[in-house]
Amino acid sequence: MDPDKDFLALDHQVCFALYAVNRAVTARYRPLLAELELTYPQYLVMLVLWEQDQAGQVCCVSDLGKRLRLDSGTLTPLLKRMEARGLIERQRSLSDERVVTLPLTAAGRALRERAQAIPEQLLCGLDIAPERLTALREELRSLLSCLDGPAPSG
Amino acid sequence: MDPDKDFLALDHQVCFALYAVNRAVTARYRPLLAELELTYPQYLVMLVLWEQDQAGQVCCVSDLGKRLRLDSGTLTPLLKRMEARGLIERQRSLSDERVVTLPLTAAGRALRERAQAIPEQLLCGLDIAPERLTALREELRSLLSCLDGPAPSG
DNA sequence: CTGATAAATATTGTGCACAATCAAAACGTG
DNA sequence: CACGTTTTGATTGTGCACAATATTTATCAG
Repeated sequence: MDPDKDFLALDHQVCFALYAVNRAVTARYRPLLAELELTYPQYLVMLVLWEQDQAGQVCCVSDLGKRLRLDSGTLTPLLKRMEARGLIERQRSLSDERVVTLPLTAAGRALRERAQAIPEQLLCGLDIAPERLTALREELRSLLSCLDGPAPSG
Repeated sequence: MDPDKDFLALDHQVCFALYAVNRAVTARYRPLLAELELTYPQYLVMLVLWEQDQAGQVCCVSDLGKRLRLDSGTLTPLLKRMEARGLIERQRSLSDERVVTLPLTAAGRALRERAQAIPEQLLCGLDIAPERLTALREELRSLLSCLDGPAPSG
């Protein structure tokens, strides 16, 4: 078979490229985040909570889940670990006791200062034009909206 | 602060777009692969083994690890599950007893037929021009080679 | 007010990822 | 040959992801 037409060839799979790059990027983050004692998913959670905090808002678990596209099975234990480290609290809402709000502690808010340097630290080791990354990001966001569409029925 | 310059904003992070798209893509694969009783990483392993098999070669664990960029801590239990399902065997090499070779069983080889349809099934639900995916794949591959470079020393 | 339904989170179980460590086998050098 | 190093894979432990299910609370129809 013409190898250029072998749709099962690993090197022809966008999905594998995505999978490999995703892991390579998080591997780049890992040592930087280790200094903050954060894992990569925990860092993403902090990004959301910092954003909401600066807007004067408090996030709850379902807000976080929608934003990061993660469910409670992933978030509940992750948030408990972050609570144990003193970065956040987990408080049942008084107005709706189903809801768990996630206010930042002082330590959690303070950690943002130390995180400020991370995006630049990550980039400066890479020798990639920032415009390429912006273009990639927009392409990925566009793709994500396609992927959100309905799955094929069959 | 100008929100366009907030480097900690989640929506400005390429890494999050990558993370979200990667999970969305594997979620699209999941129901298709479920029919073959494969997980997504197991499917990637089969892609490599099918390729090698068609080239008349037998893969070992370290070959697989280099190709997929996964270590034995990930591969060993995954391969044991695939062996238990009768898709592959795990045989100590006679010439070098450190090496575990991974020949396909007849069932493993036969599964390729049923997998042939998967790439097309995935695409046909998506309404994305194939050229965009090719371009994205090449951009990701280029990025991967940058990421393989040396990490910043500090 | 009551029963049905929906929403928000928690729990359990499986399967990756990856760091760290280990053990066995092979290899290289003196 | 002996000793130190490298290669290969297995093991252990932690932390995501996600399916399936359960639990609690809220909401809504009648």
